[in-house]
Amino acid sequence: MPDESAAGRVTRSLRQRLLSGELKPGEPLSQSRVAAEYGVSRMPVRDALQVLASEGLIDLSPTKAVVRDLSIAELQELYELREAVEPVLTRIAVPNVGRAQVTRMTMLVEAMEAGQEPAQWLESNVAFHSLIYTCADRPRMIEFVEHLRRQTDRYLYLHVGVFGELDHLHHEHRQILEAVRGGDAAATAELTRTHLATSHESILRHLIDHEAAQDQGPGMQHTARASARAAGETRA
Amino acid sequence: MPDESAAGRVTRSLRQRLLSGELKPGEPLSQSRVAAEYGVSRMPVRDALQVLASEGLIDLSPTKAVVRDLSIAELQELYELREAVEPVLTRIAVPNVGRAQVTRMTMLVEAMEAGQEPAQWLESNVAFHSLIYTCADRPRMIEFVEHLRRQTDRYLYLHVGVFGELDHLHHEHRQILEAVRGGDAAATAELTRTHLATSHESILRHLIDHEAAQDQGPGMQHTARASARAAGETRA
DNA sequence: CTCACCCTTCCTGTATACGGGTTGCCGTTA
DNA sequence: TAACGGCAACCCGTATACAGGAAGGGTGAG
Repeated sequence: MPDESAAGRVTRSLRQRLLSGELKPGEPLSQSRVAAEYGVSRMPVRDALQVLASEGLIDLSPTKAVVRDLSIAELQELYELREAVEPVLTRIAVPNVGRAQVTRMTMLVEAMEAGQEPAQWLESNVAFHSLIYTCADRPRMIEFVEHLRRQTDRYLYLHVGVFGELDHLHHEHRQILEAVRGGDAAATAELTRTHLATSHESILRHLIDHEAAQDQGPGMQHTARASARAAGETRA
Repeated sequence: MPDESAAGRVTRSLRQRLLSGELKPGEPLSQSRVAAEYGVSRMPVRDALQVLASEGLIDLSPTKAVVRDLSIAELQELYELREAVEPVLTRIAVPNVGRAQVTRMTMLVEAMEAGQEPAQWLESNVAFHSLIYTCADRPRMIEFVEHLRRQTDRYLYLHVGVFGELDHLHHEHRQILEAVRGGDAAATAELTRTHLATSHESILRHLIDHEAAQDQGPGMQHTARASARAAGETRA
């Protein structure tokens, strides 16, 4: 086997391009075109597209694949889901958090406060929260939460490095850290919920601003555009 | 295009066989074998396997595909998730439920109470709850909820038609129906949560009984077996 | 000038073919 | 007899090939 499968390479690369916004909502993703672009056959591309569809980054209609829309309504849904699930997971996890995790979390908070580059900041942020979650013996819930986070990441990337309200988030991280250190599961759960609400608000502010500025912007829809494939096969 | 794509046919058939337990946990699913069995090439089978993996029915390790384990721990997780999400969705949906939905729900409740066949009973049950959910303008949340339900269905099928505690469920359906009719979103949400807890309990009772009877049973694991592919690519 | 129809082109789904890797069995040998 | 090495079968990822359907543009007719 090569160092990594072609499908894996294409998947990762496409995912990055989708998250970064290089591939804009509504843009069609033809198997042949992508295959040619990466110098591979259509087979690994098919695999990649199906994975990305299961991650909610693209829509796989029976006839073609298109980059999924971004919408304020969808963002709302994603955060409603995160606010429902992550506090539960947090409450379960906190009693199992050990000193090793707390130490690492402290270091991550310090790194973030020290003014990391956006990409690294995001990475630290993910690591910070994941450290708590992985202490819960809940692989499926973690899988779900990461699934959701990956989708909201798409919106985050839209304005990463722009929004300057990091102080707020840093303060909340400190609060969460203290609650975890004290072993207060309920408090940590509630703080997590608030933290998510703050992030949502922060993204919304930026989105609404930028959208007002550049009108319809790069593919942001206002309508709650029902995702068409409400029920039925993912593919056919 | 034929009436339906081969991939779709294989997906649906395999899904049914997985849900019904004909394909047992741990059993390997070789692309070639499945392809031969259905008289198609390996390509549609690959698609089907990826879809089923994204539905959580099989595990797609980089080397082979195997039927995913069933475990009491995983069932717990699935119900924890459902209890976190479905009440939220319910609360959002109830204000939008109209008389048409209430009427249909009433008919479904009556049909279930009249003693439908197991398969039809399950179908009515799904329809009953879906009628509420579809009134919320939340396509993504609905997608998630259905995703979760499909996975718990796998456990339900293990003992469908056996457990006789339907009266309890029927009573809860009546309660939910009344709350919906009265437009009480909070009450409906709480009843939904309780309803899920009851179902979980009911399945657990049956599982634990049967497992004690036939020892390790058909592939039921006690351990919380971490799902191996915690992080990283779904495929490679 | 507009509308309709046909043809070209692209794209997808599926089948088949090829190369590499892994597993497990069997024969051989110490 | 037991252990080791090699061979064969299986299986997967990927490439290429083929057929059918959808879309768009251009042309001809009204």
